[in-house]
Amino acid sequence: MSRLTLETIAELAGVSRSTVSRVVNNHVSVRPEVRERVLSVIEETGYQPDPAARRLAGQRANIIGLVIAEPAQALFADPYFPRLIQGITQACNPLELTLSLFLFHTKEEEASLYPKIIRNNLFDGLITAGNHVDDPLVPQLIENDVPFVAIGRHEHPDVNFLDTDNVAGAHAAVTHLIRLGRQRIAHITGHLNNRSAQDRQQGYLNALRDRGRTVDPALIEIGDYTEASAYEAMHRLLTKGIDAVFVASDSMALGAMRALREANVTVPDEVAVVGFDDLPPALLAIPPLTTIRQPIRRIGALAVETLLDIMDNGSKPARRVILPTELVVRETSGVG
Amino acid sequence: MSRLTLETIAELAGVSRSTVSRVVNNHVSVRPEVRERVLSVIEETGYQPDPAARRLAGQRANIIGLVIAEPAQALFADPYFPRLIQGITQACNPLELTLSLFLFHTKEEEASLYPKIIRNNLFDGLITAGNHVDDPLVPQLIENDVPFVAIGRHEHPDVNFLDTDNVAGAHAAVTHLIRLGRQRIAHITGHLNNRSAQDRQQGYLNALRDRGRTVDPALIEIGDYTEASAYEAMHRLLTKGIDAVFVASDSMALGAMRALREANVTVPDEVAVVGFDDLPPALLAIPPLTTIRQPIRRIGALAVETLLDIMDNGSKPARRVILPTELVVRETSGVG
DNA sequence: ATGAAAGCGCTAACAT
DNA sequence: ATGTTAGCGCTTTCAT
Repeated sequence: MSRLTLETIAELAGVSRSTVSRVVNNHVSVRPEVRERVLSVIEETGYQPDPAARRLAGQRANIIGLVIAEPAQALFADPYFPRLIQGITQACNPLELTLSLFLFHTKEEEASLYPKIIRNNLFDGLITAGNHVDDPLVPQLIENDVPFVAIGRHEHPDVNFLDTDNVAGAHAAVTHLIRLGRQRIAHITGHLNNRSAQDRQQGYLNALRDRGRTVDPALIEIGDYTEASAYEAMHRLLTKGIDAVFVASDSMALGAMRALREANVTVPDEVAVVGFDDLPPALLAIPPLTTIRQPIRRIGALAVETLLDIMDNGSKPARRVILPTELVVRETSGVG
Repeated sequence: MSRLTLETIAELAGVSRSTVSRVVNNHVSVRPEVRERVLSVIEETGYQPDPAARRLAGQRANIIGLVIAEPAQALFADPYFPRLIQGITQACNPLELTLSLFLFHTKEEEASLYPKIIRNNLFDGLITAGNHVDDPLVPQLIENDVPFVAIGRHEHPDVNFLDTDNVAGAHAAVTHLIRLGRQRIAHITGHLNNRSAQDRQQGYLNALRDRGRTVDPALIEIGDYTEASAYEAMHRLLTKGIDAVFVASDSMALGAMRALREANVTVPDEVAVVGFDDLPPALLAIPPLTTIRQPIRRIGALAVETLLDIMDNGSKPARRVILPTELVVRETSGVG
């Protein structure tokens, strides 16, 4: 590792440490020619300020943390989180922000890591994703004045969050099926301790009611966002004479379709399927999956921007943005 | 964020900064009772040492970086990297190591980030994955004495690495197909600027030769580890009268099977398929995919341990471990 | 516009 | 066994 410090650069450029620091931080009061000279020395030497020292001297560390409050196993079976991470790093890189990733593998781990995360002075702010409705992290973050933005909505009025309009998305999915003339529309939910799963279920219910349909609770099966859970849920649904199903995620839709295929039920003729996410699995489905597109990557990037914003300008009033979804019609929903 | 420092704890416990530091770092020369007292103050207050200060004072920051030198888009389409990250965090958490993640979205980004990564004094060591054979990162890391371990083998004698035995794995896959009586065995490669893709191809060639088969270059199609590339590769292969294909990853095998299905070619009757990885997609395939299992999560965890080891004990001699694979026979290879 | 000096929170000699 | 002190590399008053 190189031993280049401000001091070295200062000597080489024939100025003081402070001047170099000013140049590096783009302060105004440096003569252009001096600035030039210093910059060229920096260029030649490849000097980079030490983030630890910087941070210690009261500056930002330029590090943000991403906490994914979801058991890691489940987490990466679905491309959702990877995609989110992509969006986040995409925004981080040009801003020279380093991203620290916190994952948990058990509840105990989560409990033991939370305090460390909260008091860790290392990062300037946090993005949290995958929070369950009763997740203790968010309240702790608020209490400790940690700047953070949540992916997924929260009731607490002080929480900055970004979310997809899950209710409206689900509503659109189900309305689409109704318009296509489907009569008995089932729903396979995501894990209901997720706000997103609750909201999608709500959208399902709303759409049915808005069209004057009665809701048959027997047609709602509880899943947990895994392919396997949807596979099983669909098996249970098979006996109930349904002609359509709205599944809370694309990965789950794949599971549902697997069950359908095994039972020799044709899609979309006998049962229409609509998913949620519009991630790569949607295109892998056979036939290709009709689904609700949500702008995951954009949410990731926006989360970074929002975080920076609240770090700069404080978090009052709370930023709360809900992004629209889009119905992507492919083949599993059939034609009207 | 907390204003707790060593000094605060020292006062509260009625000792000096140094003593608290000693307690925190488990040094020996502290009387048990004093240690107890200090520990309880730490416990009560929830004090956590500042990693930046620690790092600056010449200690470890307890942060390691993970560089995935692969365009992020490609990267997360395949569950490989997510799984690797799981293994890594699983090892990090109990060791209280924080993981910083570096992804790139373009070549330019990569070029501009490498210097920062290398000179970033913030982390104690690095794990690198997805390095292409001519990736400039590894040489730069060596040159700058950054402690690191690579996932995937490297020729350079000083590189610490962990790898799957790709040659042997591919060899086993192809030998399996030969034993099953397949005559014209094709291969769809991964992206050949990856060592793993090269090695798997080598294994394919070796297996054929070991069994006295002649290699028909026309039966080798170049893919790039994406589902789509395999789909196209298989389309090209379709005209060549093959009865088996060894595909360099499970995700790609899915693409190949999609092409097969569209062409109404039955698997395994007309064409047998063997993949590589044994990741969730293997079970989603219809029928379930015969594949080569590699211990990805374990590699991730071992990488962390190895990194710690070389940080403690230096990296001479270089640690180089190649882990065995396992043939997992499911249905796409048929029965003998 | 620039330099000198203090100090961020910590560790590691060096004293005692 | 414990306290004192000198930095680590940087930013930031405060002088000049």
